[in-house]
Amino acid sequence: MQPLEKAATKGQRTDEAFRAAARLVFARDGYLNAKISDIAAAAGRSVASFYNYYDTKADLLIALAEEFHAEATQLAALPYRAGLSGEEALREAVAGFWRTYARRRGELIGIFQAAMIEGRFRDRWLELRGEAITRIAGAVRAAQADGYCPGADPVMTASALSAMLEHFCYIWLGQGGEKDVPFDDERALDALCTIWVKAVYWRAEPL
Amino acid sequence: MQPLEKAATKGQRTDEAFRAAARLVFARDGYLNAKISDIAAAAGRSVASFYNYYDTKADLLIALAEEFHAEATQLAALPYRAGLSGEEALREAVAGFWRTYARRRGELIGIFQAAMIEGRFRDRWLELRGEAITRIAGAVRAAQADGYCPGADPVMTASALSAMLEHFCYIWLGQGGEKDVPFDDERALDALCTIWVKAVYWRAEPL
Amino acid sequence: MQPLEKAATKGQRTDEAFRAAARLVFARDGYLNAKISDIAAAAGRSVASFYNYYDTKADLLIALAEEFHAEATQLAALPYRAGLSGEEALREAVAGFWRTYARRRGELIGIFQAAMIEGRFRDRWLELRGEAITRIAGAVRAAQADGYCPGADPVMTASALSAMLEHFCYIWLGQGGEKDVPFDDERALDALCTIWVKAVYWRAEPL
Amino acid sequence: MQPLEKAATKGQRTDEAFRAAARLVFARDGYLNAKISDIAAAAGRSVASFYNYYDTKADLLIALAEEFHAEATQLAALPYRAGLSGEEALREAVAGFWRTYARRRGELIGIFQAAMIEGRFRDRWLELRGEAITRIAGAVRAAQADGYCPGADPVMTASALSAMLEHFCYIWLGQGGEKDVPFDDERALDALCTIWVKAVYWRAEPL
DNA sequence: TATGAATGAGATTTCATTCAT
DNA sequence: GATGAATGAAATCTCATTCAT
Repeated sequence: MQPLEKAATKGQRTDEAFRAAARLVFARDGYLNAKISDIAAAAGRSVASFYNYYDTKADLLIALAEEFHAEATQLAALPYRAGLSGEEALREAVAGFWRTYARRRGELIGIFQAAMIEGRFRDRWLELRGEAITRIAGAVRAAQADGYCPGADPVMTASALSAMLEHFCYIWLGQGGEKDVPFDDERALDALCTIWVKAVYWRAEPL
Repeated sequence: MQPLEKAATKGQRTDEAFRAAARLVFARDGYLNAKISDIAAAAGRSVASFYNYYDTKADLLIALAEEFHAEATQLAALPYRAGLSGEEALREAVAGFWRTYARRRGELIGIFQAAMIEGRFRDRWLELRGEAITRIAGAVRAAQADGYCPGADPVMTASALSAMLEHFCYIWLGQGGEKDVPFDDERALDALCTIWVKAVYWRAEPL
Repeated sequence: MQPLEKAATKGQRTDEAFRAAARLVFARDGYLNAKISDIAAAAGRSVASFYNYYDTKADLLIALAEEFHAEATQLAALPYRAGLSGEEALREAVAGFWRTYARRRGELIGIFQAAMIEGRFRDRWLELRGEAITRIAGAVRAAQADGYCPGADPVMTASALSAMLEHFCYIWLGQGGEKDVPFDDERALDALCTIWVKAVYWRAEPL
Repeated sequence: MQPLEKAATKGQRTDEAFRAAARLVFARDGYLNAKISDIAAAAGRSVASFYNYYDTKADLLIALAEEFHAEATQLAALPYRAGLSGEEALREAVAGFWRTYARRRGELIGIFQAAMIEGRFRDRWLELRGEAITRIAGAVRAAQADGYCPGADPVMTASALSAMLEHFCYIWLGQGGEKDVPFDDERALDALCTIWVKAVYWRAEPL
């Protein structure tokens, strides 16, 4: 009876076109090299039209980053809700993150580059990452309650693991990998998970 | 003995001034925000003079990066030559890297930012990092020969550990740390080393 | 009696909204800084709607200026019709002008700024002002017939007095006055009238 | 023996070229219509070169206005120093102002237009004009000490006379005069001076 | 009539790079 | 070697104006 809610207005479709175009261009040229005119061209719109939707390139990236963050966070939480064991859930969560980045290369590259250069964006990203670190640190404490990794500093450990996760994703999924090392999705993800698991689920040496 | 080395020519002194200025400006403003005119101003020379020594900002950074890489490599090798045990040597090597970056914040920031944006620099940096990964992978294989971390992919593991090392250094030494986490050199370095050690020196669970 | 006049059409109400909005925005931001979008926003209408009523910002201002001019002219004529003496009528006429500008700050600012920049508007304003000058010159000649201000060029004198009147109004009523001089409506108006009176009603020195 | 100090550097000559070009373009197109590119073209330099000397068009105008103000002020002071009588000196001072504006039409137009629109410039100009008003008010008080214009408010009177002076100059020297009134330098200046003199040098009516 | 949306056409501004001295 | 000065080539951003609905 009622027209489906989907009927996006013209403006919504244009906005979507700019987002899609930005993901494309960021993935192709990098965030810093991307010009507004490139994004507009990829979106099939005029440069002036861009400014009807975003004030700056950074604003558009922030919108994409929020979307991305929401998805990654949700995906990372799923395995825990599903009641998997700590180690199992961990592997799944890391894998979820990896796959999200793989699917959203534009955001991956945009976020990383912008976080390094644009003060405004960096602040927002530090906040989002702060949430992730808090969650990881919580998981470390939970493991410690079970007798694992005694004495480890949960927050610093979380910071280091998060740094590894992000940068490793950037190198392999964003930048095309290391020199002279063939790309292998499986092995890369497995190495990442194994390090993470071993870094948390170890016990003190028996005396 | 070799007094001649001291007598730096006018040109050498100017070159040195540009390098020092670049380190200062990169640390202060970031590599991407640094203008040639900023570096020249910090060096107390004219912009035109800059071009007598380097063709681009990237060239100057490459020179700095080579210096930096040589120092870090040498420092990382020392503990092994000193005959320390695997784990001990590892901690020392990581600490050496950390301290080198702490002392050379300009290079740290410059290298990281440029590796993300400038194709020319990125290629060179991937080569330098390739060496490090080869070395780390070698250490992993050595550990495997002693029965540690069976089944782990040495190169992927090295890539992930290297990613962690670099990015964690950048966050803490370059960018000022995580949101709402106080800086603590000791704890940061310790967390980093512990993860690394546990990621490599683990044995298969006894059945 | 004429109830029909009241029934403003939709279009008339919209037109009125644009005029009121323009007066507001000109007074607040100045004519040159006023964007069509600002006026439309203040009027609560769309920008596109603006073009149903006026072709340009200048056209809208011209409409306002005609209104303004008619009112000021009428007010200036009143005291003469009322049969006041020359000097008395003069003071009243100047006061009428002053008060009209005070009540219509938007027009004051708009007219002044536009007359300085927009050729199209300037031409129209020169015509309107020409009328005023003709009238003032006539008053000067009348005074001369009574033996006042012998030898004075009526038109040039009228031009100068008119310039004083307008600019003084603009400074005090439009721009907020001189630096470090407190606003005082009474004294300002009095100084203006006195100068005008003395400039016209003087007699040759007795030999 | 020593080379004459005149030998202007290349930069000084370029600066001078920009100033001259600005005066030309302001006089021709008005300040607000003048584009940086017009000024650069008139100066025979590139647009980029402009920015080596001034940050904005307003900055260049301020420089011109200061020059202008200094000259006008000095010229206005001369007749008083020369020991002329009050009325004589007054006519000379006004004439000096008139002639300065006549010679510097670019500044006249630039100053007037900018004072109306650009906040930054307006503030500076209000200051400069404040000086003039203080001086005129002083002259009014001096006249009052001799029994002239009793009861007149010196500052308001000065403000009104200054308004007349400036706007009359703008209309006749900047804008080309009133509609249908032939230009006549002599008569214009004479009307202006006469008004000024009569506005100040009048005595209370004998009872 | 009214309006959401789109855009052409400019103007400002920045900077790496060059060159004459 | 060193530098004051000049500039080409972009990229960003703004707005009046138009048009389809």
